[in-house]
Amino acid sequence: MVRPGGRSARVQEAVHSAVRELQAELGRAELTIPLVAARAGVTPSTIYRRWGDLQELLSDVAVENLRPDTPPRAHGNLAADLRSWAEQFIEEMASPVGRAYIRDALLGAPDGDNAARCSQYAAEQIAVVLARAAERGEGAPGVELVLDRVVAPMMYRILFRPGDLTADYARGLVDGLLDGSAAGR
Amino acid sequence: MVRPGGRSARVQEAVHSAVRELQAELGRAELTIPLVAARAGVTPSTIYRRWGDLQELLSDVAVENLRPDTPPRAHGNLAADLRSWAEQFIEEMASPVGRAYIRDALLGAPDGDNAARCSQYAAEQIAVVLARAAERGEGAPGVELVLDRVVAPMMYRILFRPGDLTADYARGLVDGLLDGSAAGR
DNA sequence: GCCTTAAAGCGAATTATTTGCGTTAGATGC
DNA sequence: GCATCTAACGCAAATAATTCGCTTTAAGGC
Repeated sequence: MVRPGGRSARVQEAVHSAVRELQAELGRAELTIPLVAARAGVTPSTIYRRWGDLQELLSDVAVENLRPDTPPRAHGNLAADLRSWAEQFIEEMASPVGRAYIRDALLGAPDGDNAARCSQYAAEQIAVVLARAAERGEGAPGVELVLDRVVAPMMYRILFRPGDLTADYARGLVDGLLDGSAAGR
Repeated sequence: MVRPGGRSARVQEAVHSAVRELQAELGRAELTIPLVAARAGVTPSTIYRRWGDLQELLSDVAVENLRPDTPPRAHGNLAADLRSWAEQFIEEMASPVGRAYIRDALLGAPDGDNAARCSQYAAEQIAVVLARAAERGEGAPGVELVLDRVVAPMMYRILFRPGDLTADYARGLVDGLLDGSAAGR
């Protein structure tokens, strides 16, 4: 039986909050499960049983932090909408905080769906942008193509390349996609 | 003073081998530093001092495992070479073992260069393919463009999408790149 | 309101990690 | 070669984290 409400929910909320607070106060290096437990007013064994280890817990919190809180801004045409979204995305994700969240999110159980949720968030935002284009009658690529051509390169560089990423790069990816074939497959 | 040779090198070799052996015998879930130390004939504190924690050690081993052992096969033209390389890449990397290595490699210290080395390996292999094309006088895209259009999408899906990746997908990425503009920027 | 039971609390036992200090063996200069 | 220097290792004690059996609590179904 699943018990999503009541005490379980309160514990989860308390633990997540404790992680966020301590992360801000001490940085991740100092985080330990006993410490989080104490701050959350919970016994360590509760966290061990529910999350398994610190990685899993951090992964959960990171995914929550990565959830977009607003729909993408509308600018009247597909190119502007996509550019704007990609620029904001790269700015958030390539920042030290963003990189840390992404890493943490990936750190969760490989068979879990934390990483998939991250991709899902991006896909949903892109779908909104593309739906607006369709309403206006603009030819637009599919969500998958935007993921391949815009999101994937940004993520690849964030994860595998140390250097910094600029909004220019994000804009270039969008332009490269839209120039080629406005009405993608 | 750095001491790459002698005892240090032997210890590193012994520890790495121990990790590989135990990973194969017990799986990663059962791996602990004391266990690795015992197998390597080394005291745990040696590992703690040199690597810090299990993540860092696994990351080192993973990067080593990800190093390509042979240059990309040559087939006489750019399209065939790239396709062949991408197919082999996705086959190795999207497998359960490959996915695990990639995750482990990324898990190392964010300011370390383990992740960058992975990207470096791919870039070098691609550079070889592109150099062959140049020798033949074929127009060819730059390494960065191949990373963006071929490697990044594969990696993105490996990391963020649970489903399976096929050689067809890899081939499609290569074809999409070469169709657009044979003489890329 | 009374069961049932998933989830939390508690504490002891186990295991991992840190740390100070002595020792070993590559490296360097003569 | 030989003496010297010192980074890296070994050892062991102290500390901290993790596991586990058992008890208690409270959410959800009747």
